[in-house]
Amino acid sequence: MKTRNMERILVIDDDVELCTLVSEYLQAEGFIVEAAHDGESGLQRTMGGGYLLVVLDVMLPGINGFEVLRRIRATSRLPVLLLTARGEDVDRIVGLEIGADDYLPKPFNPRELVARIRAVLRRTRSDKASPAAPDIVRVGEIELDPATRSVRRDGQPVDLTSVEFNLLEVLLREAGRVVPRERLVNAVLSRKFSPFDRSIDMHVSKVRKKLGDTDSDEHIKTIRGVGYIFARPREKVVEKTKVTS
Amino acid sequence: MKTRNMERILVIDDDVELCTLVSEYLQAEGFIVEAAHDGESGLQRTMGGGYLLVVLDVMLPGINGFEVLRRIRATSRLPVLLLTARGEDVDRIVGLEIGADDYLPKPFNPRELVARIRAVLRRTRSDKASPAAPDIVRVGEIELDPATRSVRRDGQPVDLTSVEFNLLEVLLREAGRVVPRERLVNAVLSRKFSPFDRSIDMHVSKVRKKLGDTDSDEHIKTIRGVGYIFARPREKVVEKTKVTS
DNA sequence: CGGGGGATTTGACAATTCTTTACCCCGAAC
DNA sequence: GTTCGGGGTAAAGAATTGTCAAATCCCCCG
Repeated sequence: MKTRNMERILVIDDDVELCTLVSEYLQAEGFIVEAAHDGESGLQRTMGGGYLLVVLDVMLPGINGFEVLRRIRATSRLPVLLLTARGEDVDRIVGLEIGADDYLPKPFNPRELVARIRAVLRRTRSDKASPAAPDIVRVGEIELDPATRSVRRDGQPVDLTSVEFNLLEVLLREAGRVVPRERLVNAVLSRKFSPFDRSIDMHVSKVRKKLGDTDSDEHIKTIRGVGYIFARPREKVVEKTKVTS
Repeated sequence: MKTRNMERILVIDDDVELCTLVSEYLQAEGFIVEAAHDGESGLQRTMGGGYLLVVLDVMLPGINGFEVLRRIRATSRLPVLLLTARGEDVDRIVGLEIGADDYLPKPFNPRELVARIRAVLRRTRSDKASPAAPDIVRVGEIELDPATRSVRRDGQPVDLTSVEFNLLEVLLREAGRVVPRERLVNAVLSRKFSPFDRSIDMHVSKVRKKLGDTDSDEHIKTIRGVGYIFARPREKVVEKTKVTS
């Protein structure tokens, strides 16, 4: 609704003192601050909507920060600033990869936090001003549009279910690279991977069928023991004789 | 007198003593304060106009605070500061989502109330300086005008009920992104989400029908296990091989 | 107050979509 | 060629959503 310029920020961190400290600082800067102390409730609040930005600690009881971020990203582009442990380069990289807008290593100077928040907001705001990024994904004759959640093949609409769409989206965005099953389960079904989980196979099977894949010419290839890959047109290798008797 | 002629503030709260207390404080700060003790009369006074800001308690006899807020927002952007019960996260979220400008949990320090009121006024004033946002939301052939609470499709008026309108407004403002059911229940029905609540589905169904959605071409798509999305059309989609020879 | 008419919620059941189970096949190692 | 483990998929089972219809709730009016 009319959530115009409410400067609401959600801080998700199990360190209550830190939350308080940060809150005071941010409030002094004119933001309205709320806090959650674990991933579960943080996520819930986020879904409640209305925030301008989320400050998210990586180390959290229950669901960790990455997982929270991933789930947020599953449905929104809400700006997220990660708080990582000092020197944890990996955290930083992973975080930005999953879609964080910035990160800040602990311990930090509250002033810097404010500065970074403003920077992120400036960035994302100007984003909105410009026409939405043309994030249609196109690989070969397949075209996927997240904004309408529609897929076309040679211009012809392909009817996919919700999970199938998510699956294809991930594969397309990583086209030409192998995507491990585990990652697919995480991203597509938002749950932990379990070795007996054949659900993904099932969905891959369906998508293949709907994309008109055949044994000799398939978009989605299986990498045994690892995962799946969406073949880029050029690299469509046709070795591997699947022919039998 | 340094102030203009109308620094009038309306306090809507059934607690008479609290009203008196607040009034004294605010008057000492140079505001003119009036009070209403139930939603009905508060709303009426608000509509009478002339106030700079409204301080609104969530728990009210008769119409509750949310509903009052919603009705105010149906026709104006008058700044509203909510008073919520302590620890009621949901209240805050719902309130801000419906369009409150700030909230303050009870019990509060009158000083803080004054500070927040000033902050809100500062914020909203600078707003007015900037060009008034053209409030009409337009996505594809659908056009929604919050000011008149009317919707048109290809210029033809579409008759929606109040809830249907709210629902469509939220979806349109987030067009192209998935809106979780939870958030819809919060924003549209102003209540907590319960997993058995099928009401939203019902309303979505109605809106779809009224927008003329069909199975093959629907504005509102379902994202199973998550929520709904209003498909944002992409005009720049390439039209290859559309011609049938 | 009591009734009327529309709006919203709830119950019930159908339709869809997702998960799990089961069985078959294939590829790699023996 | 045989065995073993992973993958393909049909089909059954579980969960979620669509929607009609009946029950409630609201609001306005006499």
